[in-house]
Amino acid sequence: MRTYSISEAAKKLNLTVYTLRYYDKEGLMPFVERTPSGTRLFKESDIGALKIIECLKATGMPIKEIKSFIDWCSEGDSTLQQRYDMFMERKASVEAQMEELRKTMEVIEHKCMYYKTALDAGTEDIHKNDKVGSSITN
Amino acid sequence: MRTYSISEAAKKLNLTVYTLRYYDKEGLMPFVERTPSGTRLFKESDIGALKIIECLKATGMPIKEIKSFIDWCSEGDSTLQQRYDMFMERKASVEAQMEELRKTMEVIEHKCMYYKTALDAGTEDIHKNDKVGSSITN
DNA sequence: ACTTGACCTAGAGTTAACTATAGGGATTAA
DNA sequence: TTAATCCCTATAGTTAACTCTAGGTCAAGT
Repeated sequence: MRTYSISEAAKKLNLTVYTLRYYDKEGLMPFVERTPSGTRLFKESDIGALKIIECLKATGMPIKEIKSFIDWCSEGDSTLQQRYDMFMERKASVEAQMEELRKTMEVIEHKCMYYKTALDAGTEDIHKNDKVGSSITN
Repeated sequence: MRTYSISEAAKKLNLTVYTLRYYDKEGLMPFVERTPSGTRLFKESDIGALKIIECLKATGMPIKEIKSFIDWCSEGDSTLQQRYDMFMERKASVEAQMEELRKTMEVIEHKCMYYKTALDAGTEDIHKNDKVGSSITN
């Protein structure tokens, strides 16, 4: 069974070795084994687990909460409910973030059009008779 | 023309007065006027401008870059191209973020189903014969 | 045996974006 | 006129998530 050094793992995950060691220090990787002399050996499944950790980070979850999840995983079936609840919360959070991004996108697209028009006219004055009249708000 | 105190403006924007003063210090609000004794007076249009600033923040733009945009606004028509380019960049960035959130959501939803099944069965062992077999990666 | 390069830990430093405190001034109600 | 409640500045402190340095170990090649 192939293993990876910390720098190989970092490359596969698009992280730095500093970050991986930091995650380890924060208790996010209790499953990564070591050689007798202390060098970390990353298994394929460890890379997979780290991808899940990256996924949780992408939902905006702080590292301390991710650690709770890792701890629950080590505790076994008695924490299944917590883990399920956690993922349902993450799902709701991602849905909310998507909704906010959609609203943000509407404003940004409006601004793109505003500046396209102004650029074609050579001046922002083209928008002078809009309901509100500021280069920042329109 | 009605104006708002800093605490009223903060309430309208769901920010703290600390944050608003911080933004001012960072040069994000050169348009906000003051009373002779130095108290800030927020016009309706200032609130609007701050909403745009919050919108840019929501795209992940750092405050220093938002300041460039505010500076460009003060410089007039000669910066129209920069401002247009900036909003087009923001648009691309938001699109990329939405795509990443979509991918994240797929993984999270998979995990929700994984834990629903495990919870119904009372044990994670129900997933023992999946391709890869870890409580973290499945 | 010796050098090289990757690994290790402990701990210090960085950055962004707040958040809070201290000390003081102005406006309003009693 | 005095107390409360806002406002102000300057500056210090906080937090998260890295990022880096110093000093040392270890395995492989020459």
